[in-house]
Amino acid sequence: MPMPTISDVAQRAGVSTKTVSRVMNNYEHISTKTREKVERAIEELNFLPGFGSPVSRIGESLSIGMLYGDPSSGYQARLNHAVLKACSDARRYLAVELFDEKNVDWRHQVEDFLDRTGVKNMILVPPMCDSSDLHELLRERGVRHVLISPSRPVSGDISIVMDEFRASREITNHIIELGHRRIGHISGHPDHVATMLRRQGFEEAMAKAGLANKDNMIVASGRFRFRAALERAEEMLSSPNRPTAIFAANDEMASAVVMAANRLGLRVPEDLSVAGFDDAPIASVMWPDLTTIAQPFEKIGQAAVNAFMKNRPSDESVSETIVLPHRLVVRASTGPVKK
Amino acid sequence: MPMPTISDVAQRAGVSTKTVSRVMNNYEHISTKTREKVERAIEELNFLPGFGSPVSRIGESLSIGMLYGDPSSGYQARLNHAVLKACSDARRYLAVELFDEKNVDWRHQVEDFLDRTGVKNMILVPPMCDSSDLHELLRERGVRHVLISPSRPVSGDISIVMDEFRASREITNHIIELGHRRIGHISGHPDHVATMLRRQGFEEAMAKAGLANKDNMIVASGRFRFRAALERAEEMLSSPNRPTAIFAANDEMASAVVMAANRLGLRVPEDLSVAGFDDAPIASVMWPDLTTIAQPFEKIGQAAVNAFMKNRPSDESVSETIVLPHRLVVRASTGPVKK
DNA sequence: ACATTATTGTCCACTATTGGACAAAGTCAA
DNA sequence: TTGACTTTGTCCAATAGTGGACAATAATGT
Repeated sequence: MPMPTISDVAQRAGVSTKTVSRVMNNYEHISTKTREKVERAIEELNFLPGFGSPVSRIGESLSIGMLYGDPSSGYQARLNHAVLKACSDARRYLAVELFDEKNVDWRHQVEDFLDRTGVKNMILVPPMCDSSDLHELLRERGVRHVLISPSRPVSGDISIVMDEFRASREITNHIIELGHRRIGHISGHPDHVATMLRRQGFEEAMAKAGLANKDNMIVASGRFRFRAALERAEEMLSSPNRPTAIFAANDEMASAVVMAANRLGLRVPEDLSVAGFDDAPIASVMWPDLTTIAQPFEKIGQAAVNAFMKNRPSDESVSETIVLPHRLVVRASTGPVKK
Repeated sequence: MPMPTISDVAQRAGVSTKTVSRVMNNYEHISTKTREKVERAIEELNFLPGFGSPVSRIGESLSIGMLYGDPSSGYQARLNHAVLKACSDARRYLAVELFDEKNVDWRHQVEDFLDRTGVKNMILVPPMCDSSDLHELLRERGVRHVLISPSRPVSGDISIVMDEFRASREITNHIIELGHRRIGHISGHPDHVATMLRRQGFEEAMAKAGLANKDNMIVASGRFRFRAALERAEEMLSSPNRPTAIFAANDEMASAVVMAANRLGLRVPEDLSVAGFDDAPIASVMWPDLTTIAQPFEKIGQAAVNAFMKNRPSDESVSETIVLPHRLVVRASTGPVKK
């Protein structure tokens, strides 16, 4: 069943195409009865004006699709925002769809989305961007795609990433430079690549500073969650040999660390320095506001949209990876170690 | 200067229209030189395919515009997300633009946006949605618009709101039902209408319960900010006759209240119940997670997009206001008062 | 120079829509 | 019944593209 045209709608509603056009363009002199008939027909046929027209097909190449799993996640919301803004600036349209990656029938979901929207460009976000089945499906259907923060680059595709390892090393160095020696790290969920990279960055910075020993370097897993991080932080801070600084692998956990400190009567940053990762809204809102790593969301969005602007010269089996610069944001939650 | 067509691009690039078409549709056999020439011409002319075509003009009525001021605000990010989702579901396109409402030349900014995007439908969000100058400009240009949470309804326009007053009364009642008698309220920024409505809801609930006296009802202004709320909460909780529950006018301030409690060695909810407003991400992430009011963002987005679907019968001087149901979310931060 | 192959151009049919001109009904009051 | 107005239909030009067929031109290898 191909996309219906205005004539199909007219036929179904028992009116002329002109009348349908008038309804759609909000003419003044139309009886309520006719308008309702036409609107019902549009509804029933699921009519989208101009879908089959060659001119309107341009819209397809101007549209960019994005599938995401968890809409309430702060990460996704901010990414959405950035991509939307970038699309808007580049005069492209964004079509998004909620997507249940655990559903066995995901293939059907994607094909449905592609048919409905006709998009020929897709932005893939974690964790779906790692599915090689999805890549294959898109390639089969001739849909170009870029990957945002994939676990590993995919040949022939453009990946957009930030340097998690380096960012993590940088923020750890910042803490070390403040004079801290015993430093805790609360790491993320073991399933995420970022967890590993952030921990490795921390460990390398510590090693370079000669602090990579049991006494100075304390690592615990907070699985990226507030509650778990709160418990880990309380454990760390209750030990007789407590760290003077804690670097959490995201801001949610960092704010949990601040709360743990408050409960134990420790002042931030006087008694404990705290650093996070992500520059989530909470980071700049709480007090003391968090020292953190700002992910370059805006640039990520721009780069993704940009990738579709230039028509790829030829898709070799090379994989282009665009690394975007993060930013170390030093705020009030980190300070010099108390003598 | 009208929108350039593919012929203009062809002329400028010194190639045939067919070639331009081929470049745009990513044909295989095109020399890099030609592609570059064409792409430069597209760039220079700021060419948007099909902009002047009647068929493509449909796109205008399918596009919805939204201007916003503060993209980093959690409120805007979530609204964005909801509207984008609703557009996507209704197969409409969303065009957004950052907008500096303090700029004297805002009129120019808006007209530019309208010309560029050709949108004929706009969603207006706070605080711009209250500008009658903006309403007039849009009406002049025949752009339909809906208002989200305006301070006051505007004749002839559709407003989408939630019942702040009732929501506030409800959450206050929830606290009272838990047995609390001395209850604090940390209110928002005096410039926002929501601040007043939320405080009034609180006061009415207290009055109905016979608690509207100096001893039981403590109100302070936190201006919707974490830091200010932290100070107000510490003051309230340090008083000899401290409240057993505090209702803050947003979640940011509520989390500050929790922090203040932690600092003073009070346990939440055992020693102090805390309630917020908005169901911001922080609310469900922190621990204990916050009892709060969930704004119906999804429904707001749907209602806004929906308003453009049905062609208004006739724009009288009536103002339609759609009130969407909020939800009281009871979580761990409120509990029965300690005997 | 010649044959190939890769680009680019010309010409034309086709698409789904709008908008205008104008006619045909339908409605309604006097 | 008659007019006046409202609503709907018919017909046709115009729009800004696409896609195909095929010719013309350019680049490349032998």
